[in-house]
Amino acid sequence: MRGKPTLRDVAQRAGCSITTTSNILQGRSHMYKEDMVQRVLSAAHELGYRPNATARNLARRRTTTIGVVLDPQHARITHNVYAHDVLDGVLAYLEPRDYDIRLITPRANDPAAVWRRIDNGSIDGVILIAPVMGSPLLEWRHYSSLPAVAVGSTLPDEYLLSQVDIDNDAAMATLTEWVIQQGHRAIGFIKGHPLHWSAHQRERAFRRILSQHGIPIREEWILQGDYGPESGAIAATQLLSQKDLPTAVIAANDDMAVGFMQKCRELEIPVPETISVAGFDDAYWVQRMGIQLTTIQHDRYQVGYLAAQLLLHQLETGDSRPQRILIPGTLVVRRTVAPAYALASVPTPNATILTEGGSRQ
Amino acid sequence: MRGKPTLRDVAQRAGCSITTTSNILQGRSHMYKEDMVQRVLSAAHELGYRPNATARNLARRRTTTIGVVLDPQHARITHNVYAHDVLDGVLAYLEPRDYDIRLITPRANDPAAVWRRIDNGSIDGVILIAPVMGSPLLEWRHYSSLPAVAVGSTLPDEYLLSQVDIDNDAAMATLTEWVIQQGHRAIGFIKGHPLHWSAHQRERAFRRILSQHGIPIREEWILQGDYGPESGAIAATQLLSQKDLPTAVIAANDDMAVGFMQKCRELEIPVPETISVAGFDDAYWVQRMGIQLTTIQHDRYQVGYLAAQLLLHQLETGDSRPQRILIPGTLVVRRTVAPAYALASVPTPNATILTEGGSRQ
DNA sequence: GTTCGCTATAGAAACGCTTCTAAAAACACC
DNA sequence: GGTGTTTTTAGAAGCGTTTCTATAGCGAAC
Repeated sequence: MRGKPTLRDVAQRAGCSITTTSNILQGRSHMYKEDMVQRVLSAAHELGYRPNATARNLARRRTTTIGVVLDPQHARITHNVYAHDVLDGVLAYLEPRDYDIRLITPRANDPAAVWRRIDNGSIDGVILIAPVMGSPLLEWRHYSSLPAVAVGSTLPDEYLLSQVDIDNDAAMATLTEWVIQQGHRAIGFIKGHPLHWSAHQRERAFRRILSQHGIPIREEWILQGDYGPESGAIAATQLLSQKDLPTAVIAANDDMAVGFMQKCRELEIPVPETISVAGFDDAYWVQRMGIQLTTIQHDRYQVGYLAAQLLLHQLETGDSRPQRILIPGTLVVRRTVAPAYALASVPTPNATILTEGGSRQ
Repeated sequence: MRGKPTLRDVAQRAGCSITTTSNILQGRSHMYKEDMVQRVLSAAHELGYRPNATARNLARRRTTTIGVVLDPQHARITHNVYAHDVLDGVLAYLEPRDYDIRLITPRANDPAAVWRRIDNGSIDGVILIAPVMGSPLLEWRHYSSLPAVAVGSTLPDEYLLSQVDIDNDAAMATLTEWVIQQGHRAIGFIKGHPLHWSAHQRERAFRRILSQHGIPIREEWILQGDYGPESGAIAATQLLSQKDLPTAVIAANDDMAVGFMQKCRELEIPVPETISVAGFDDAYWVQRMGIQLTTIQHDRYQVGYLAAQLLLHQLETGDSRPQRILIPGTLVVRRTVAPAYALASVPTPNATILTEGGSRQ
């Protein structure tokens, strides 16, 4: 016996067969005499035996390993706060169940490599982190029969992928409703990244609620962003240079909302006195920065946790029919959205004056 | 051929032996006739053959997988900004080299499980993220012969572990030197988490430089922190209630420096006018918050990158003698440290008045 | 035309485990 | 003390690769 001890070494030392050793070491000791069990156990302990995972996986035809795949778009994991939270939830569920996690970050320039690295028998299932439109990962079902759960993107049914995500539509509807309830009827919107489904879902909900309330949608107040804070600032510049201004702006996420507000501060437009701002995501750093942003809070950790749970369920039952789990978001009212009752209740002229006051540049 | 195609299926279709197939598919085709090579290649392609990684690993006795192990102390990866940056660097080096990454987050309550999950033939080497004092991971050499590189902790030699870290000592020395050059001679310090080696190294450098300049060390100005922002605030309360105040405070990291400054603002003590503050780390969120903190910037990404490089080098050469790579930090001068020349050059009374002015509470 | 020395290909033994199947041992029963 | 039944234990065939070693095939050299 040179190198690491193997099952055969243990069997030899215990004076029994490999089968017996294997069985006992796997806890199937009820079928053996106490004496035998003890001999095997102590032999294994004395040799410092540790079963070889690779050999075990080969024989069992499963690996108890889950792949976590980042969309090639989000190259560096660092700047993807979303991924961290989800990953934490995934870890929290998988770790106690003795599953391992393989981190897969495909290069954008070599999509074929993705399949070579994923569907090669080294993982049992996969969690896809926020695949964006046009991502090769979406073609999953064409290339692989491995169970997969997508998180962070509520995808169209046609992709046949199980999904866990927050309910973007419902949450944005709630937020929009609330802003309207505060008396606002002139509301702008900053859209998210055009390749993210969530961006479209949030925008659609915004438009729907406005329509339901009979509020006209002013397209010049709906600006394109990309979820980055800078795009919020750019949107601010575009919006605030207009003659006629909304009394409130909803951004499709917090980063853009903060970018927007920073530009407001530069232009000395008080938030929320002149213009109310709402975000979406309840990003950790915004709170830490001391900004009292009214926003939608949602549990990304929970998303990861449930995704892992769903995946394991599919693994165990073999039932891999696509499922969709949507987690509701929560409206968090802080201070960047002020009631517009004062404005709404007084006749138009007054409101107009205030609006114009806000548009000075 | 049911299930996924194997090497045998490909061989059968190409009408040759498994050996031939394996060789050609691995690129050793120079020893075969062009005709044969083509037959194998197209057979593999037609069947959609993908080699089974588990079987390959077993036969090759290596896995081209690196484990990234988080210290049980840092439970949730989310809140460990350090780990993200390092991980990015590790990924950047490993991914193009076709290494896979296994994320290992041991539970604190079951240290034995660590070895069961790590040293079981499923990985070729390991990167240990910031092991703290008393961590079971430090006993690495007792349990495993797997190559390992520790990052984020400059450990004593006795652990026989290879390491990549920033040069805490030199960087803190530079920072302290600079604060002194600004004319400060009354300097306080907020210590980092007592279980982190970096905390001790930074403190030691601070003390050394003060001594070298013949500046007396006032123990009542050296406060315990734990690297968290709250601990910076607590230290502020403790320090600022003293009768005699330093003109500058160096915190062992940015988080504590910001916590300290927030308390200063509450107490209406202007930074840097009354008290200068310096941090360490150049944390991303601080910049984003718009705080112009003078600090030490260091490249965590680089740390991860070099750690991966070192590990692969050890894997390839078999030379696993412990090495230590220290990366220098860079002083970033922003606005929270003001020159104290004005104070230092005038006679004591004046300075005392200013100090007292700062200590009102 | 036999032998040598190539090259191209195939056979077969690992790798370390799981698990199906069969055999041996132990026991009860008539 | 056979026979049948139930426990215990062992044998052996995979799992899908890699790779060492052996064998055809074949032209060149003697």
